[in-house]
Amino acid sequence: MHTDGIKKLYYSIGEVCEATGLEPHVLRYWETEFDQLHPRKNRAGRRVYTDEDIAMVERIQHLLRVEKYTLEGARQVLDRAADEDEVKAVPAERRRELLALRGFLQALLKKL
Amino acid sequence: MHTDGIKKLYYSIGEVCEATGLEPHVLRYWETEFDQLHPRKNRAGRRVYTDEDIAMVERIQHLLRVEKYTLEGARQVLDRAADEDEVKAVPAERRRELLALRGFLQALLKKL
DNA sequence: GCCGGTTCGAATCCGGCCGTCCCGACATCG
DNA sequence: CGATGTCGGGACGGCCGGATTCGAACCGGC
Repeated sequence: MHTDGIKKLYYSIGEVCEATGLEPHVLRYWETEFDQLHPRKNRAGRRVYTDEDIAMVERIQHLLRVEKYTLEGARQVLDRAADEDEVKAVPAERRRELLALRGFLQALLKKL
Repeated sequence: MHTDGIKKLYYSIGEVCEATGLEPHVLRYWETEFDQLHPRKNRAGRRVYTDEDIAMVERIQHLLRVEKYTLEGARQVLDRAADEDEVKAVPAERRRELLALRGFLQALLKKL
């Protein structure tokens, strides 16, 4: 059952572009602008994107195209988000509770 | 006791600039970009800013210079904020409770 | 091993966002 | 009356955020 139809581990820049609707030069450009975006390269020097890399691309895309931050604004947001990842020090068990509670609170906040 | 040292009702563009550190031409420019910023004009056509107008200027200033949204991004945020002002339909009494609760929740959220 | 398609980095180009500058005119104050 | 502050409009400009172009290297399929 080692079929590779289950889930790919790595993606080429072309695949990421197809998935996100972005152009290769934009991905390369964003790499120069965001420390957070650092796909590995294979022996040939080609970018090799993990799912995590793609998530970051989409995150940046959202900040720039939907929220409409400037590049620097988006960087700021991502940096602050990185800080909050200190929360990762919290045990996974407790973590899930907190995430659920957080979702509830956010919904609640909107109503206030 | 009708001394006017208590609190001014209106401010000139120059005073607003002094208070905010912005230049007059920026304030005029922002007026063309934000529907939300509309100081009245006196008979002579001069802008006359209320405290509320100044608060809006500072709000915009914060979104652009600190949060670093694009003009369009800032507009978006302000528009969404306007929607939430429907909350004003809530009785003042209950309103204060909610604001207090909200402050608490926001602090709490940061910890999650 | 050759070919078409993909990717590479670097350099260059460019539209438009976000002001900035300049101007003559008018208001207000002392 | 001059000094100072403000007016709006139009021309100007820096630079942000890509877009284009380039020659070269690589890759899978045949």
